[in-house]
Amino acid sequence: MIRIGLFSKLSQVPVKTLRYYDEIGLLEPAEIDSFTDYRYYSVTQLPRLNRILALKDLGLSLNQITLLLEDELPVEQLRGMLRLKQVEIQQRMGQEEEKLTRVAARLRQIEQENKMSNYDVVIKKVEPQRIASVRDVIPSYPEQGHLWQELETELVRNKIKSTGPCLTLYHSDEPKIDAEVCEPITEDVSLPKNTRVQTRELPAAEVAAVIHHGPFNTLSESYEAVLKWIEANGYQINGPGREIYLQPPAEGGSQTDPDTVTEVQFPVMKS
Amino acid sequence: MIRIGLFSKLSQVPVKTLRYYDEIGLLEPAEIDSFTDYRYYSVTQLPRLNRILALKDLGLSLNQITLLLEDELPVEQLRGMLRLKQVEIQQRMGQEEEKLTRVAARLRQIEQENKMSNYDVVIKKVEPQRIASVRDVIPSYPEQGHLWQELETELVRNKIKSTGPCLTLYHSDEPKIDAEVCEPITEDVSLPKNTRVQTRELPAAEVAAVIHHGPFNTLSESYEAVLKWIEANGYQINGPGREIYLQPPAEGGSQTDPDTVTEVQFPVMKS
DNA sequence: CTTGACTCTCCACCTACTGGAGGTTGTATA
DNA sequence: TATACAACCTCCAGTAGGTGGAGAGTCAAG
Repeated sequence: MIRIGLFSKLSQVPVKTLRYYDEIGLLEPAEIDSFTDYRYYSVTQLPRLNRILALKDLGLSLNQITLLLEDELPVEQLRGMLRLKQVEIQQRMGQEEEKLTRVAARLRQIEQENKMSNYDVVIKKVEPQRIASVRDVIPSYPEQGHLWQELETELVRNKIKSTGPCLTLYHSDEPKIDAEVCEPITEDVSLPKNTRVQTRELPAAEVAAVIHHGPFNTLSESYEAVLKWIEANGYQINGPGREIYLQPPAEGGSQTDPDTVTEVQFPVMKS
Repeated sequence: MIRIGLFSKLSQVPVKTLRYYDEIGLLEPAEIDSFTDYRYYSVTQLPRLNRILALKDLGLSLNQITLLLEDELPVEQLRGMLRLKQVEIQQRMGQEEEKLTRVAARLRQIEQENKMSNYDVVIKKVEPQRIASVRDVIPSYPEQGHLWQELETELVRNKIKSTGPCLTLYHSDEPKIDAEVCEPITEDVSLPKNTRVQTRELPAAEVAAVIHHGPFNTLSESYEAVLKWIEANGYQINGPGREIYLQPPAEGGSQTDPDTVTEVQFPVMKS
């Protein structure tokens, strides 16, 4: 019977940790003096402690280890756990690699411009959304006013309210700009078929997004930033870009109102 | 001004998290109603939130981000941080890779023997240790009794006490077994030079270790386990193996006492 | 006016420990 | 045998980045 300090020295596990393992019932001392509360261990407990360390090292939680050691090794289950761990570790390695790419991209960006970019691209998942929309080819980006009017008119006529910020999808820009202006609506509304306004489901997507705070006529900066980012981080565009009008410009100065807030999103996938 | 739920939906950050960010001063709402305590955000706060998410994604802690955003971007410092992060991520990837190797090795071992091994190998660092020792070539492993006697005699004569469990170093076993029996001692003792007993420093080392609980005549199982492990996990032996006699056998049944506890260590390095 | 969706604060919990305060116990030396 | 001093004890708090729930107040629609 040896005291906790020596047991700690032999096993190279801190005293505090041994006490903690006692507390959670993972490794209880062979004996506890009921007068002094001193913990007394036996060297024959070292194999168990080593097993604990080995399993911990494989990435198992102390809870899992406790169960494994209690239930007297159901080999099948252990095998399953390890397989899971394998997958988990591989995933984490993939994530670390992506993170490394992003850090490197950021560093390059800083080296080049010698300041932190004003645009921070984030990846997020957007949920599927029911929308009412009008789609048409337009001569230039700012000229979508009539599409918006067409959409609004139809919605007002059918007393439909929008359920969130409106947005535009750009299906292509070469040779002509193919735009679809959208207004999110609830699931259950339906529209007459005799207009160009249709309702459909905007699919869920993983998007690279950037927030543009400033007038529309500087939107290209945001586009540049997000497109650069997508390239630098090894993604590929996977659907029509979206512009979400979080804070539309005041009437009149639509191109230059500096208090406009717009989110630019591109659906992406890992390439 | 929008409420927290909508801000959460726009940013895809959970409400709870936004409240937490408020609490730690990372992102405070543009306004708080002093009667109802409702938080009101502005969409113009989305860029800041996106910056937070982007930096978090690079692996910075919320604390670091708070500082960065407060101190108005000292570019140099950010660059330094990112370089550090790069190194850190690379290290973590290395560790994950090793972990993967270990999990795979375990799995193979389980597949082969269809049970969990009785021997759990762990890597640990052992500290440097002052020892008194006698070294000689012996005909077989069990025949080290006379070396131990020689060592004990000298220690008793000089009234030196051992400061821990004794051990044997095996410098080679081919063609002959070259063994050094050792007794740990305090820093400051010295011995006369006219005997074969010498004192020296056992260097610190990273070792692969396994605990053998059972009679000496089954020690080979532990050796097999640790040597297999070293190979399977891509390590190389880097010094003489050590046997540490944590619980020496009772007098008499030295080869067969089942309550013997011995630690087998091999200094290793990554190959 | 009621219902139901939002929001608030406060508390506890998660992992695997670590650090410290304040109080015993064991051991070595004078 | 007295006294240091190391080793040990328990209990409490804190770490990072949140998540979950209780209980109470607020807002908008019908």
